[in-house]
Order: sequence, then C-alpha cells, then structure tokens
Amino acid sequence: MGRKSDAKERLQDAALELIWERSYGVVTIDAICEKAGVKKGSFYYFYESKADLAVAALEADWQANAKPWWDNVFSASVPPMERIRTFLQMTHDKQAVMQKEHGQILGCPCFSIGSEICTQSEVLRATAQEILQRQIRYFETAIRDAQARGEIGEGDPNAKAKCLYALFEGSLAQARIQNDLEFLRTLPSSAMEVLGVRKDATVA
Amino acid sequence: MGRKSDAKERLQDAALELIWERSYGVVTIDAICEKAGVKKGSFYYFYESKADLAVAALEADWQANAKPWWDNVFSASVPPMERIRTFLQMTHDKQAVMQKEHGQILGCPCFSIGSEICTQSEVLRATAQEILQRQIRYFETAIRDAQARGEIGEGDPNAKAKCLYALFEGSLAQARIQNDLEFLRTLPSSAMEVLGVRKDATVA
DNA sequence: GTTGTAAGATACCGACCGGTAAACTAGTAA
DNA sequence: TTACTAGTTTACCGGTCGGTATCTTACAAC
Repeated sequence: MGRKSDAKERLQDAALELIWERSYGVVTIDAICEKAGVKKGSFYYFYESKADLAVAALEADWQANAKPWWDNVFSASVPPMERIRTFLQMTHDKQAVMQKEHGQILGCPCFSIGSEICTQSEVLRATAQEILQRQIRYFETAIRDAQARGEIGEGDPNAKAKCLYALFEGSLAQARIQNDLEFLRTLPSSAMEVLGVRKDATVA
Repeated sequence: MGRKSDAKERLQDAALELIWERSYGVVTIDAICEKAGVKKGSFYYFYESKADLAVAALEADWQANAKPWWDNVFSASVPPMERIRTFLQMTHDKQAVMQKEHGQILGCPCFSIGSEICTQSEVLRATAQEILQRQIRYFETAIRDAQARGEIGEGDPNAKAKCLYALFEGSLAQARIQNDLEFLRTLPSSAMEVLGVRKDATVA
C-alpha cells in the first residue's frame, strides 16, 4: 500500500557525508535535504530531528559498510597479529584515498561526532559510543588470540585493546587536524610496541 | 586616551568556556556576548568574527594558563620520566575536578576544536595545531632526556613523542565521549609501554 | 573645562533556520 | 474503479543568527 521511496536512505547518506566532511553542528537540515534531493516536509515525515537522522545514519553505515569490512579484516581465519597489522595498513590506505577525493583526511566519523556532541545529545552520544565499543571488541579478541599463541605478553586483553584503540583514534584525529598521513604511517610499528609483541614470536 | 575595558578578555574567557563545554559550531556569538556581559556591538568592535575570537581565546589561554603549567610540570629540574608520569597523573586529576564541577569530562579544547573545525576555518585549525605541537615538544625533550639517561630505548624522540601524544589525546577524547575517568587511570602504565621503558632503569 | 578617543548601548536588517499544516500524488490492494 | 495510504510538495511562521550603523558615554590628556 502506498508508494515506495529511498528518500530515507538518501537522507542518511547525505547526512553522514556532510557531517563527516564538515561537522555535526555546522550542517543544517536544509543542507542535508538539498544534498539528498528531499524537501524539508519529507524530512520531517521520516525523522523528527537532525539528531534522530544522525543516529540512524551512523547505525545504518555501521551495518551496511563498516561491520562487513571489520568482519573481513578481523576474520578468525587470519592470524591475530596480522589482523591488526592489516587493519592499520588498510586504514591508512582508506584515509589516503579520502584525502585524494576530498582534499582532506576525514578520520573516524563516530569519534569526531562523539567528541563534538557528547555534551549535547545523549542519544547520539550513546550511539557513537556503542559503535566505538564494538570496534574495541574486535581488537580485544585479536589480542586474546595473540596471547593464546604466546605472541603478546600477559595482561588484561580489554585494557590492552582500549589502549591500542586510544592510540589508533588519537593518531587518526591528529591526521585529520593536520591533514597529514604521517600519523598513520608510523602507526603499525607503534601499535606493536603498545601491545608488547615478543620479537621472537612475531613470525609463525 | 579613551576609556579602558576588560571586555576583550571577558569575551575570550566566555568563548573558551562555552566552546570547550559544548562545541565550536553550536556556540553562537549572541551566547558568548551574553555570558561575557558584552553587547554585540562591542563584540564587533573587538573582533571581526567568531573564529577570530576563538583564535585569540586559545592563544591567550595558552599563554596565561597552559604554558606556565606545562613549564612547571616539565621543568628540567625534574627527572624526565617523572615529568611524564606526573603530567599524566595531574591531567587525570584536573579532568576529575572538571567532571565534578561541570558534570562532564571536557578533555582538551585544542584537540576537540581542531578536530571539529579543521575543514572549515584554516586560521583556527592552524592555531589549534600550533598549540598541539608545542605540547608535543614538551614530550619530545623529556623523551630525549630519558634516552640520554638510558631510561628509554633508542629511536627517534619526535616519533616517540607523537606516538605518546596520540595515545594521550586519544584517551582524553574517549574519556570525554564516555564521560569516564577510567581511560585516564590506565594511561600512566600504558604510556610506559609505548615508550619502551627499561624496567631495570626506571629508578635512579 | 574642552576635546579627542576608546568603549558601550540601541536598534535594526536581511538571511536563514527549525518546524508545521495542508493540499497533492502515485501506487496498491480489494 | 475505488478507496486507502505512503510518500511528496508547497507555502508559510516565528525565532534567531551574523552583521551594521548610529548615537552615547566615560575617561584621559592638554
């Protein structure tokens, strides 16, 4: 019954792209509508606020794009340390592509948005946090697996994962601020130091 | 000649406080004026835009507050590793105080602002970056000094400083997003791992 | 005290922003 | 073919925003 539409998805895509490129606060509903080719009346038919749309956009992007990618990179069929290494390498490469396309390194949308709006929109903050924690969990299992193989020293895997993730996001954010890939190039070797890899065990 | 006023400083203080607590994009000139107790006409007498004021506010805060603090904590009269350790400890404590006062961990203003506006205001981006780099330099000299004492392994001190700084800011930003001090508690020990401290040389 | 000047106050403008109401349109199921 | 419904369009409202022009006030030097 009734007609079908992909306006909802177009709004999500437009919102994520604009917010990622600029920032949450500076992007207006009008701008999102224009980019999506949707009239404002339709916007309010689907969503009740910008924050509401942003939540949907983040979650949809995770399900459709990010999660499959993470699942692939952190596949259990890959040796744990190699997962982490290729993850960091591919992150560098993805940001390099963005820099070429947008003229700017854009970093991690959840992290940027989370830091920006954490004092203003609780739903949006919680959504960003939730996605960040899902990512930390990939790190954690990889670290746990590496420890089981004796490739990494003892210590709480969750704590190590959080630490590695802080290093990762911190580097990514700095790369964004300075629009310089350098911060991502040195990341793999820095990560190995943080994790305390046993030099004699890195090669199987 | 003419009358004197501290309206300029009041505007800087109000701007920094509001932007730090909320975000750059969401804070209006009207709001800053109201908080500072300054009429908008006067605002435009002193500054030509919000970005202009923000640049002045960041720089003034650095000179008046941050720099003296960093100079003290990273004083050459203190052993290098102790500088870093007390820096991280005091950062934790300062953020704990903020959490009590504001109900929120606010993190590092330069980092938050930098990440938010880097694609929108080049002057403001450059200012934030400049201050961040000044902070990295404190890390770098401490690391260099520690290496000279044989307390830290070899390797480019600047690279190590950037790495430590990424870990630091990444943790701080996560603490802000999740409003949880936990990310700052584990920081000292994580930092030691990143730097590759020699266990047998940590105590002089 | 007069005069020059730094600073403050007021009032206003046009643009845009978030949000709403209501009429309209295209499919779809019966 | 009709009736229903999901989606679309248009037009509008009140408020706020960035920005400006103008008049006034306080002070300091002479």
